[in-house]
Amino acid sequence: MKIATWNVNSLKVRLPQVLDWLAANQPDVLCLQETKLQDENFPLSEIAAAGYQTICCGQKTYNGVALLSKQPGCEIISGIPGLDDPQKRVVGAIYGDLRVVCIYVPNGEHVTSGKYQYKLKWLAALREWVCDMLGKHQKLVLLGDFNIAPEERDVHDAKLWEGQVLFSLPEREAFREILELGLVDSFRLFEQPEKSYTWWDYRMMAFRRNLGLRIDHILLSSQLAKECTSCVIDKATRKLDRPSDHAPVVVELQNAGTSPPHGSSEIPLITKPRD
DNA sequence: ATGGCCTTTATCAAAGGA
Repeated sequence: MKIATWNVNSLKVRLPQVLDWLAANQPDVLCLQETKLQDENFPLSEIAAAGYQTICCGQKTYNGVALLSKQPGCEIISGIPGLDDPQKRVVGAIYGDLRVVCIYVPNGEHVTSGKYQYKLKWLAALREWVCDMLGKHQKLVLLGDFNIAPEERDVHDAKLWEGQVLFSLPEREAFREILELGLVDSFRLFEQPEKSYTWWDYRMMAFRRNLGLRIDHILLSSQLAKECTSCVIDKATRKLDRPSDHAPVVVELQNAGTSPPHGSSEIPLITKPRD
């Protein structure tokens, strides 16, 4: 099973790129963020013509998340339970034995901003919810735009970004606390190129100079991590005309999503395992 | 990196993103 996440920064603008990407990559599930579309304006027929079902949760102008999948999902959820939040940032569904949760974490704007406090509050609510879900679902994938670069190696210039939003210590601590519930950052299960990022500012020729941050993540429950055979960032999309400022991240999972859990047979790793 | 761009909505710029 192939699962991907991509902050498209307007699906209206990026729809042709998304359709091309689906055709070329054939993911089982593609999670989108920043669709910026109300549900009644979602391009359902174009997505269906590409062979994909849609579960969307959007609003006008800002935010908006969606799940595109080959098979229908069930137990659809939107928003964090118990968090009163009008912003459309969460959508989830179950595919086979896999619980998928697509998130668009608030940006935070600046560490002195009220939006930063909202971001931290939102992350605390997310943590509580993930804790619940891990008790219910052996196979959980939490993926999307986290708007947090977890470690120094995830930032092109850690000194420059020190204390700044996206890399401040409270945000990184919140990210770490979510991992400590029992999730694994799939990207770090494998050897990766140096200076791997998922977002580059539109300004200052940042992509050409690789001045980026790794802020889009695919986190896996420990049971699911055993089945993960690769995790890659698809930088090629950032070179297209009118690109999103984010690149997709893609994981391959064996067994998950198709049938009931298998026995505990050893699963060979396809891409280079670390250690 | 002083900022530099892109998207949306609604004007004759402003807000938000990261």
